[in-house]
Amino acid sequence: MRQKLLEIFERLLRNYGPRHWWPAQGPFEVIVGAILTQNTAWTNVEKAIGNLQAVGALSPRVLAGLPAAELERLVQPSGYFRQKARRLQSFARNLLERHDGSLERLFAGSLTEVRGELLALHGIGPETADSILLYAAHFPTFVIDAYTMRIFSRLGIVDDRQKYEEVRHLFLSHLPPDAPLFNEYHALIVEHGKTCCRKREPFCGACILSDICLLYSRRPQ
DNA sequence: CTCCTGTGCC
DNA sequence: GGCACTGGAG
Repeated sequence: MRQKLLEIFERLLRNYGPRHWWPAQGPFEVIVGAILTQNTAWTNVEKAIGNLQAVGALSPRVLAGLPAAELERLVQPSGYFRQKARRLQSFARNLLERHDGSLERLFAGSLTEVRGELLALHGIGPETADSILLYAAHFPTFVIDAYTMRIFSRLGIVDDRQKYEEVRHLFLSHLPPDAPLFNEYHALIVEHGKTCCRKREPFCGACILSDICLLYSRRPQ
């Protein structure tokens, strides 16, 4: 399984090249983006982050102090704006109360400890937590998202009925705990899911993984 | 399972 | 007009 997962990674990397993730100025902006991009296209998130940037709200203290209605207006382009405004302030206020606003302090514990603390926060589920752990704190954790489930269930490597933690464990148990590897792997999965392994009408004919794909072998050509 | 919500592409 | 978008809570 290790060789298979590494082979897929190598093929994706050769085909798409390094993705240079996460597109952000710093760790706090990564976290804001991770919350805003929940079930939302990144192009919409960029607008919301631009709005926050423009009023200097990309810091825990400023974000926590904004009136709710003001923050809702700023993040509106990313959708679910009431939920997301609440989730952002919830995160910022927790960070201020428990770690004096310092991400370095939040990230000071072990992967397991910090992950547990993130998951306890309102609005941070396993995918958002792993995105923060990997792309803001550089912990070697694997992000499982809708693209990962789709691509690897089509490949026949995971079952789409499997739970998040189970699929995450598959990657973590078969790959070395290498944060740069996990960073690039997930970014490549997203690129492949967006451009080739689409939900409807995937481009199997042009796919670099079709020769090892269960979906392709079952498709009527 | 349903709700949450704006944006953009086929 | 329908659908997908780097999900999570109730």
